[in-house]
Amino acid sequence: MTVVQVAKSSRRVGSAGVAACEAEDGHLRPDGQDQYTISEVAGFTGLSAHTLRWYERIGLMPHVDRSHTGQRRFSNRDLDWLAFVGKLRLTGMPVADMVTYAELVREGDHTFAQRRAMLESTRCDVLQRIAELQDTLTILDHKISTYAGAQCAPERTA
Amino acid sequence: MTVVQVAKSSRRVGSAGVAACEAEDGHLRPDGQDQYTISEVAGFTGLSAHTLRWYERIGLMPHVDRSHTGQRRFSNRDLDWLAFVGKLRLTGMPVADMVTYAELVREGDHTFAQRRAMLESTRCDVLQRIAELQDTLTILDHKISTYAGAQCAPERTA
DNA sequence: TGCTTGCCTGGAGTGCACTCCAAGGTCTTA
DNA sequence: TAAGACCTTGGAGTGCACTCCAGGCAAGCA
Repeated sequence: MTVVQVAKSSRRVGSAGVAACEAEDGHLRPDGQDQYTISEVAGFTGLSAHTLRWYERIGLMPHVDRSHTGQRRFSNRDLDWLAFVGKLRLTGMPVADMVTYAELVREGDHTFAQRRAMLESTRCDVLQRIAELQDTLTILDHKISTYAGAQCAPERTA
Repeated sequence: MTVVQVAKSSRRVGSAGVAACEAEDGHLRPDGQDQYTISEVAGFTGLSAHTLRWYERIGLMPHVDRSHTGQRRFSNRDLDWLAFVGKLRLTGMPVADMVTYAELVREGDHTFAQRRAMLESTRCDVLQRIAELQDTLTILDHKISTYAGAQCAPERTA
């Protein structure tokens, strides 16, 4: 069932906005900058620098430019991609599947159908997950109200 | 590589119904039976027998009766508890926290306030998670419609 | 020139939640 | 009575997603 468990660590993956379309052009940020160090990107995304390097190593980051000294220089497009990956991560999709998706993106436009199928399958998972969580919420509410009723001190009459 | 491994094992944790209240009495199943072997419970819950033993070992199963030969005999109350644990698991709550909750239950009624606080915190997590997933859904839908538009063959005009 | 800070790499380590194993005891059916 | 399915235990192993480490390079500043 793939119980997710994202949680912890101030995640700000979504900060790069809703765009996150690997086929779109890298639109510049307000300050016009389009070069970010790994620690800047770590700050933007909430991912650690380690994790960003690891993402690149396993093929989840398509390709990151380098400075003349070999240091990574992330672009706005990279940030958009990371934001999208963050969303996929929230769905509970395994990293291996995200890598598969990234490979399809790299292969070009003829993989549109496959990509779409993956996303539609993910969409179903998300819908199911939301339903599960809402069901769980009902049970939690029931239990919480039981506890609330059982506590003699009505410090908060719900 | 690419180990696609989504959603295995038919989970039927919720089969015990919405009850799942550790303070309630063990209401009998329609067949009047109240003794289940570990493999039966594994079948009911979708958890493996290994996992059920492990749950007991770490203190997540309060106490399971034994037959005269030492084999586990799960009761309806155990099933209810497992159903509730399954719900907590769906929320992404770590097993360690669930063990803490189980310990509070074992300690008796004077831990009601703490238990309630835990559940309320979990409730908040669930609400946040649902919001995240709904946000993700929006993005998935946007992307899927992009792909749908890009595919020349309109075999399914959405 | 030396110090600090930030970055690089491959590989090893971590934490979680199981999952399996070996070796043996028990139950059920023929 | 015997075969085979099912159960027991503690401890080791697995897979995932990071997370850290050692050793080293490069830039900026006093």
